[in-house]
Amino acid sequence: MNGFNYNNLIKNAKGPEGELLIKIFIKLYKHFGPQHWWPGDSPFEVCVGAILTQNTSWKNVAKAIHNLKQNNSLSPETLHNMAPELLADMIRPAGYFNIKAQRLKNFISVLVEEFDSDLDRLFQAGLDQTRERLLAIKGIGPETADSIILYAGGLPTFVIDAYTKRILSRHNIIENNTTYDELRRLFMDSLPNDTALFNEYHALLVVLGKDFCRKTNPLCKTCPISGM
DNA sequence: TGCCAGGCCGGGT
DNA sequence: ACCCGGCATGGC
Repeated sequence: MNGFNYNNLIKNAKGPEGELLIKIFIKLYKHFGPQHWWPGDSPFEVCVGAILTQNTSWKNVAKAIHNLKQNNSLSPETLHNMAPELLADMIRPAGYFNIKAQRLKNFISVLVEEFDSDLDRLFQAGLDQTRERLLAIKGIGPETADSIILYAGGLPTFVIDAYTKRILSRHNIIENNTTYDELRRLFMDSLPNDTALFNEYHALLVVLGKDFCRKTNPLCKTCPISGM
């Protein structure tokens, strides 16, 4: 029972932008189907993946996570106590491995020392406070923070990524220079406040982007939402 | 082969 | 407040 009630979605959208964004969502959902995001077996794995996938294809991240699992290292305590050089070596396939090893350690230090290694305690403070805490960690920017909050914490924030901006900008729905926070507010202020919707919508935008809206990709005009 | 991938930081203007 | 170079592997 994880489908969406399209009529309710449209009814609860706010303003003409909300209606357009919902119509786009429905189109994408009908075209691509449910995406079952985030790929990952546990909330902690989602957090690790969110950091590793910064400017990096998921395929490379999957190799890195596979290495961590194979070495029985995918837990806060284990990674917290691991030498950074060893961690960097295990996540090598994900690229930027030195800086990402440090970023993982920055996040995990906060998790272990402030929240007793318990993600539930991190998310307990609610959306805004959790977001501020995550953004204060060096190496966690807005997209990574929102990914962690939405896909590991199940709290209703909207994730903006390069595909989201490129898709909406190429279809003349937003200006080219729209900022992360402006775009996030556009979605969150005009759509029903629904974790399942935000979860599926971002995943669908990424899938659409991969197929039709890469940096240099003329197929954009033939994508499922062209002409909306 | 070169360009790109589910960003972010730090220094310069 | 922007803008840019650096970070790095693997796929198409």
